Amino acid sequence: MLDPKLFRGNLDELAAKLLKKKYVLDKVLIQRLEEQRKALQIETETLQNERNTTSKSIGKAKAAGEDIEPLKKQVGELGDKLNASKAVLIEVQDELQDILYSVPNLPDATVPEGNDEDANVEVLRWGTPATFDFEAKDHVELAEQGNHMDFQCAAKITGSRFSVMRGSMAGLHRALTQYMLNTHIGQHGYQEVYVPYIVNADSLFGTGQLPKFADDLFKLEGEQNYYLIPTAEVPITNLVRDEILDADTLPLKFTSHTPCFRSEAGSYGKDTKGMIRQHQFEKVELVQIVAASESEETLEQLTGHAEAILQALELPYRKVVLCGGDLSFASTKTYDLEVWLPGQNAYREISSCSNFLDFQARRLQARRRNPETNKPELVHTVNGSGLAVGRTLVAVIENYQQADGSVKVPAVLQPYMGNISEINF
RNA sequence: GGAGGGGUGGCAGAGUGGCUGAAUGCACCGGUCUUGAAAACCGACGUAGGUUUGUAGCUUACCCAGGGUUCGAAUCCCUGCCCCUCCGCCA
Repeated sequence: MLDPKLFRGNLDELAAKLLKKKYVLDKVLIQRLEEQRKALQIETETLQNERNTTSKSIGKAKAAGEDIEPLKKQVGELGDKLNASKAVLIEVQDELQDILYSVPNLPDATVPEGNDEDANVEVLRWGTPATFDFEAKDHVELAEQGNHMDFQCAAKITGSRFSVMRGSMAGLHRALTQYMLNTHIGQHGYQEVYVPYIVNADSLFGTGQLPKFADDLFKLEGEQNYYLIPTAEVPITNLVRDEILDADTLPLKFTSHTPCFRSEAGSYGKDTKGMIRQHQFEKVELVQIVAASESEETLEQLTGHAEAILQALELPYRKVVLCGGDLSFASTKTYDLEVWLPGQNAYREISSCSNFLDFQARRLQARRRNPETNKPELVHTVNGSGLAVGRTLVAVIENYQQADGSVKVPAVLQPYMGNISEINF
């Protein structure tokens, strides 16, 4: 959430910034609610104060053996007025809070204008898409050889948008995961964490998935408000919820490999074939908790950590900066990494790296103690996929395919696969 | 699943329904002392919100969470969550 003080400042300026994100702020409503809130809050707190002091005087009067009945009557009347005032105040505050929770983060000044992904701006292209002297197959065609990917079976076991992988395909998938984790731990200085795959509503609120995006989540039946994680971002970032961190512990750099579960509501008909869009997929996530002054630089670094995986796998990719209209709710700036998929003859998203500034931290009450002022201040959170494993698998087999339908194993993965150099289906 | 015990400030740990936003100790911060450090001593020391030009002042809330009793709740009652101990079961 944004700093509530912004709602009391220059609303025109705020609305203009949000418009870049295609969010229309109801300035008139907010201004009216704010005026009411201010008046009601002052009234309520004044009454509260009177009641408290009068109540205390009852105690003293009683101790002095005086008649306390008149005082009790007076407090009773005060209480009635207080309750009435408080009830209206809570209504107004709730209304303001609903707005506050649903207003997206402000886009960074460097974010390009635009409505949708077509307006995203390419900032870098790495590698050259290979040209094949045969007709390139897509990953489904390749991996269904020998049933290495089996969507029929997955549909039987569960339903659509799930996959079964067998043999060397499952092995390649696991090798990718291990390689990514080891690289981030060993080369990039992240600490591996193992986290729950089921989280409560508070955690999802903290990172911004709730209350607005409940439809994208799998909710568990039962007494508790439990959900399957849509990304490791949720449990990892919530590690610091309600914490005041010592300044010298920052930056915190976490990586974790988890499954992710997404309902994909609203994506009917999109990527229905293959492993691109699944209800369940694996991801190696990168999360950094940093001081406010660091997050801009951290986003660049963290994106570089994700890029390093693509480069080591020698997969051609491009890096785009998302335009205002394509930027997610909580993000102030996002780089998408798009890998080249010969089977689709297109670049497809494989990683999304975002700076959230204090937007998540404020919801999480995640703070650090500023060593200069000795006061708590909100941290900044930055995260990204490093990378989405399923999609990386798709990219590897499509980019490393050979004329006979076999797939070469990227050099860096070979140690993780018993040093084989090729997968024959 | 059964039976008990408990959740108080960064930590430890007091707290008869009013004078307790909370004793005390430790840690942290500032200072005195010291060549420097330690020790000792002195002082400051929770978080969030409102008001205000204000890091000044005033003010509200918060002792796991949510309800309730009461003029008044950290303290009494109810519900939930979490933790601990013992028994049972179990990967």
